[in-house]
Amino acid sequence: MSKQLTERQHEVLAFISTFQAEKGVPPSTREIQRHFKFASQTAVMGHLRSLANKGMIEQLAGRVWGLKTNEIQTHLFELPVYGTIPAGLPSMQEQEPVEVIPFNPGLFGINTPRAHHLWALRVKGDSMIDAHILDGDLAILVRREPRVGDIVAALVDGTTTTLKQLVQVRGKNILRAANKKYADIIPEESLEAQGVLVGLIRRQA
Amino acid sequence: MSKQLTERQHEVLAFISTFQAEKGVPPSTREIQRHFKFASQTAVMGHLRSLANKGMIEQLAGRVWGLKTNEIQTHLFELPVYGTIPAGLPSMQEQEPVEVIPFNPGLFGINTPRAHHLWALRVKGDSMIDAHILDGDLAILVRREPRVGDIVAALVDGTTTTLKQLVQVRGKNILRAANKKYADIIPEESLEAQGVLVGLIRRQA
DNA sequence: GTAATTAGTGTTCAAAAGAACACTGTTCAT
DNA sequence: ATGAACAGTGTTCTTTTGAACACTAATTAC
Repeated sequence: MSKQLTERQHEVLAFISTFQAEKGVPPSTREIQRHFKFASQTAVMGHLRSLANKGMIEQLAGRVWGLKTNEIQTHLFELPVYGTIPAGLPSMQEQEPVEVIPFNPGLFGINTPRAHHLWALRVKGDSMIDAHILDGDLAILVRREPRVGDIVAALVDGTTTTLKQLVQVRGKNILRAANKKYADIIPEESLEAQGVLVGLIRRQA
Repeated sequence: MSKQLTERQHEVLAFISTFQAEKGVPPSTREIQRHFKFASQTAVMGHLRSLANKGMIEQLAGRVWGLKTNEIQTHLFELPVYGTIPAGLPSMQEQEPVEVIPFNPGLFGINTPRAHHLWALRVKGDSMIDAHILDGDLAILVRREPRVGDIVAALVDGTTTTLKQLVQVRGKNILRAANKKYADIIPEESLEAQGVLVGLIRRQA
């Protein structure tokens, strides 16, 4: 859809983009004019019309012409981070995130983030160390049906949540740690997967 | 520094914030006036002054009053990602990043990102597997003087760069892999550290 | 050859926007 | 009781801003 821009149009767009990123507001036509040392403001109007036709800019709130902020922010997403997952909250609606961090879901191959779809868990303990997941790592999870072999955050028998690998033994779903020191967790009643691991963020000490 | 806001001021700020997030531009004083059904635009001016005094908003580009976009974006940063680091480029100025990803440096405790300060490296091979760094991981690096024990991306004798731990043996800096299969790398001539590992981003397959 | 696109100059206009001034009334701590 | 902060009304002013109109000129496609 976005047709080819001319050299001059690129320059104008770059100026608008930079200005907007720095100041938070798009430049006025006359500010663009001054920057390019145009003798006439109409020159700017022409470029704006071209850029708008090519879908690069649009008119914001019936005023200035600028890039839609979303384009600048490149799909930022508010990622809720939970400490330990509480028991008995299937929808997790009530639960307060420990922190909320802005991050780019595209990093983990997620392009259409929906609310309550993505969340994160601060890993505690060394039970997944053989899967190279360490204490303090931030596990990025997505709410979807887990497949066997996935690493999941799951609620077992209504108690607290753990991050383990979902494996199947004799047709029964169980949770297995990636550390020989820990025994398999065999749910007695229920096993509710709350998220499937899609990524990991570690801060090196 | 940010003093307490009154109920009314919260409402005004919330409107500005929402408007700005949606439209990409802060509302004009008269748009705020209309929303709150003020009979006078001056009422808005008063609130704007209070909010500005309390540091919640500021004047953008000498025009409208609004939240600084950075506050909304919470410090996004363009992180250059390199595939393999080339030889002989101390400043890396010439090198083209393989990709550039937007990300939040605060995640790794970096609050004042400077250009060419932060960069990333796509990890190849299993030489750091005992440090739980896997093939395909994105290593986040910062340009600073390394300390002994740091994991660094370093250029040895002008050849290609590797990610290894910097250790000292008999007063000499050498590079050690975190995998018994790999021998220590003892630089014959030069050892130039290009970055120190501060974080890691992994995409779970 | 002609029409469309690009890239401008020069001028004018009406609306929108920020800002200021004078003034009213309430609440609240000192 | 008094001043400070808060929350408004009503009016006016000047500048900024987007937009329009007429016109020039080069390039490119058909």
